[in-house]
Order: sequence, then structure tokens, then C-alpha cells
Amino acid sequence: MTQTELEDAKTYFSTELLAWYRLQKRDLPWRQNQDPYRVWVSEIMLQQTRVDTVIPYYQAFMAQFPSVQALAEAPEEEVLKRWEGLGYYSRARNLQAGAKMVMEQYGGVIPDSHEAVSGLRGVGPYTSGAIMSIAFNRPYPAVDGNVMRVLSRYFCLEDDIAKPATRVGIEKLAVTLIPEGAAGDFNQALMELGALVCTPKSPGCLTCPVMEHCAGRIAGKETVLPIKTKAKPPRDEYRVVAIVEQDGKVLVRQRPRTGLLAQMWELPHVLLPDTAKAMFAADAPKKQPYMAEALVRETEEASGLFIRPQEWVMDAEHVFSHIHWRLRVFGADMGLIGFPGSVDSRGGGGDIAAESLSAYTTSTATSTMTESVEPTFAGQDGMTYRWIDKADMEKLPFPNVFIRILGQYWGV
DNA sequence: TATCCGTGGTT
DNA sequence: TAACCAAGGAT
Repeated sequence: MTQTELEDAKTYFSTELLAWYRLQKRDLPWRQNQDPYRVWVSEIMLQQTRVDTVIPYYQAFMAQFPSVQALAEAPEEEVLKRWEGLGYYSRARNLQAGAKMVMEQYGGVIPDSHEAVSGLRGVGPYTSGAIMSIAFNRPYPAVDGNVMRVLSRYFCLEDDIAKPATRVGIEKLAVTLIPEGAAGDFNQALMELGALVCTPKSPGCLTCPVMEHCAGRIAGKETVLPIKTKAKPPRDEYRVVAIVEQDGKVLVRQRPRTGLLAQMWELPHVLLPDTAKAMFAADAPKKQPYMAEALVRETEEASGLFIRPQEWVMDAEHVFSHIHWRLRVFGADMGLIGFPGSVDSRGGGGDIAAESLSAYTTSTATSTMTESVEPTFAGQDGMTYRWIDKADMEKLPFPNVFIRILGQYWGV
């Protein structure tokens, strides 16, 4: 292809795609106007997340946090709760951190500046380009997975889109395609085409507005492009979960401030060694003494509570991007009656258990005096533990897997 | 550069 | 079922 032919193909692509978008674009909540805050929130939510999933979250989030100021001033737990179920929870914390930065450094106004927007927590190359182009109509590229797929096919590019360097190259190409004065619409058009027509598995070339000059299709490679190296499968983790019930309430804890499911609440659970895999086989008995013992030991060391596993409740699975949790859930009671004898009978660790119980009763008494509800106490592991009932779940953010487990346990 | 971060829909 | 993957970013 000559240089002139390439330029013609590019002009054709930009013109036809833009016209197609303006006729075919979906009516989405964040397209009501170009308010930078609305664009910002939508772009963060849309990271690695489907449009249909985002829509209800976006509506609820904007209703509860309608402005940068409202978001900046909200309690973090309310923000996390509103994000519950959407995943990648760091997005929520970063978004709020960004809102606070906008309040403090830019007087509550999102600046029309690529450098400033790029400096906000959770805003990377794609999102900064999306905000600058959609909210301010500035000619920056917004290259996501859709755009890499569409341009890989149209220009028959065979670089591995899993490599960061490839995205940089496609950004350089994408800038040159932006029509004068139409950056926002054009960038959205690229993504809209990828979402609706130029889909990963079976691209709809027959209805594609630019199929006539699509080099990938002409070469017969529309289904092999884009080239993308396979991701590693998630590693298995076998875990035992405790539903400890006392006076109609269930013991939960808050995860650490960083890492997986940071600051979310959960049922206590312990990691089993890889050798436990056999115990999760379909024909293996559901209740294994070994698991119950692990649960007793680890939970006691973590929370300071002595629990007694009773019955197998259910199995559950949860797949993260990089970890596959296989969970076996046990119902358990608190072992308060005859506690010292129980400690002795199990042998070893008696001192730890005795101290733990003492610490637990003390902190519970303290917190019930200072707070009228919800005794909260620190475990030996530094995590915060508390007893909740069904209604308390409305306040605390839980990962979906525990919502499922507790929902079934409580018969929701 | 590779790995860590969720969840749900499709195929 | 299992694999794939979706409007990515941080470290």
C-alpha cells in the first residue's frame, strides 16, 4: 500500500466511522451531557467492566454522589458500599482520592489539562485520553481493548496487543485519525464499533461501516486479529470458611487496607495447603475433620475466638483475575462453655486461647459501653471483627462471594 | 515487564 | 465446563 493509499484509507475510516456513530450510538446515561465529573465517573466504572453491568451502578452512584464535592466529602465506607459488586475496589478509593485532589488543588473544578487529569489517582493513559476528548473535545487518543482490536484489524497490524509497547504505537496511530473538532465523538465511535460490530469472536463485517477498506478483512484475517498472547490461568486456593453464629449474629471481619478486596468485609476463612485439593474432589466427604481443625486453630489465632465447627453448610467458588477460590463453608458455634477444659483437651496453645478470650470479653464490654450497637473488636491478626445480623449487611461492603454465601445461609 | 487487582456474560 | 474477555491502572 502506498503512502497516498494509506492516507486515503485513514480519511475514509475517520469520516465513515464518525458518521456511523452519530447515527447509531447508544443512548447511555453518561452521554446525557459532557460534564467532566460524569465522564470521569463513567470511565472509571467502565474499566474492564461491561456497559450493561455499569449502568445501574452509575445511576446509583451519581444519585448519591452528584458532584466532585459530594464524593470528596463522603465517608469512604459509603463509597465502597456503592461500589459493592462492581469489582476492582481500588477504583472506588482512587476515584475518591482524585475527587479530594480536585477539591484541594483545583477548587472543585476538573481542569481542562491533560497533565492535571493524568495526575489523578486511577487515571492512566486510556482514561485521561477519554476524559480529555469526551469532556473537553481535545484531540488525545483513548486506546482501550476495543480500539486496539478495531485498529489491528482495519490496518492489519500483527503486533501483540498484550504488550504495553503495542498500545503506545496504536496511540500514535489513533491520534492521526481524529477528525478536526470531533475528538470526543470519534474516540467513542472507535469503542462503539468495537463493542457493537467489530467484536472479539465473530466480527459483524457485513454491517461494518468501514469494511470496504479494512485491511484485516481483505487479508482474510479478521478472526485471527488482533494477536494476543494468552493470560496465565488463575491459581487455585482451597479455603475453609466459618459461619460463626452467636445470639443470632454472625462473625465477620474487615480485610486489610491494601491488597485483594481491600477494606471489604468477609466471613473468617483460612487457606489450606495445596494437599487439601483431594478433599474438594466431587466424591470426597464434605466434612473433613482436618478442615475443621484447621479452621479452629487458624481462626482462634486470628480472631482470638474459640470456635467449634458443627456442620458443612455449602461449597462456593469465586474466580478473580489471578486466583480461583474454592471454598468449603462450615457452620460453627462459639466454644464458651467449659472453655478452659476445651483448651486443655486440645493440647498446646492454651495460653494463647485464654488470653484471646480475655481480650475479647474485655473489648466487647468496652465497645458496648461506648457504642450502642455493633460491638467491634480487634483480632490478634490486627483485623477488625464484629458481629452482624442480616440488616447490618446493608451498611458494610462485602465481596459478592460472601453476599452469596450469607444470602443462602440467611435464606434470602 | 510481569503481576496484582473482581465480576459476570459469552461461547 | 472451562476459556475468554470487557471503555485499565498501579507497582
